[in-house]
Amino acid sequence: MPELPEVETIKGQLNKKIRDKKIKTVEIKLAKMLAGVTVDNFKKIVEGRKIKSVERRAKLLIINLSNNYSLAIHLKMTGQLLFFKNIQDWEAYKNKSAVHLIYYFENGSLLVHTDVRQFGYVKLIKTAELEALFRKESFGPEPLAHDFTLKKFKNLLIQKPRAKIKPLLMDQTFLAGMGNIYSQEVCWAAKIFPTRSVQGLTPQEIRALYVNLIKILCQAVSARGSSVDNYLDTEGQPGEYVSRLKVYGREGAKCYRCDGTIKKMTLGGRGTYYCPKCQI
DNA sequence: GTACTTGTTGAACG
DNA sequence: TCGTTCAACAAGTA
Repeated sequence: MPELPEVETIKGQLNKKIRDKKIKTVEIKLAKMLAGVTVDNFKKIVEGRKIKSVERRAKLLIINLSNNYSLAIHLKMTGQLLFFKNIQDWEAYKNKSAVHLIYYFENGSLLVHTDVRQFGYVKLIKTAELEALFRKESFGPEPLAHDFTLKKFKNLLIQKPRAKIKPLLMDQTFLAGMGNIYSQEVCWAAKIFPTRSVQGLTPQEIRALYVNLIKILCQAVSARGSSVDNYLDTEGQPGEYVSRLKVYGREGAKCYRCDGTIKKMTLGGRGTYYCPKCQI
């Protein structure tokens, strides 16, 4: 499930693979993937344009085109963007299910957008309107931005004294990009029980949350994300961080840190794993 | 057939 | 009006 590290991985790979490439044609197999634009208009605006750059905001992948339009792509749970350097490689690819969009580049390479559950979307908007879109979503700060300091994190927390820490970490208006998996990994690493309220946290615990938040996200980015469910990077490779997850999906298994047994609860409607012994 | 998965949205609440 | 919480929804898998 693409959260910040997965989208960041795709962003980095696409900047290497498709920047400055010219889109010759787009094949649209499932029109409902396009948000707020008709198939004809989408083709008219996108075809013949060059890729200027690829960015990320929260879990949105932003592809900037040469004509001052941008694609804002959300992969939701099961979206994939797969790059192939030529049509033969694509023909040889084993899993061709759930293919909804194909971007063909002038040099023969292609980018394939798949999504088994069809939850994701591609929004076509003017580049100048991106900021307005982000404001409308009221995204919180980017945790990996250089100016995201401990002090800034503390100031954010003070605003939400009664919130439970784990659901708060995955609230996109509080902090952008964290999802269900990494938010519980952060709580485990900081030895904090997921239902703890912000006002009860000690300064040391807040520091532990901050340090582990940054650490886990950075490590997950370098491991090209976690492949829970069906996430793949643009080369069709699974993310390696999945083997380093400490609590997610480990119900009934032994805690890696103490002799406790990992338990699961529902918190804010989401499955949440924790160690009842060392997370306090 | 049923339960379960997550990110987002909109309704309902106080 | 606002902040917060919760159910619903998307579509498929076990």
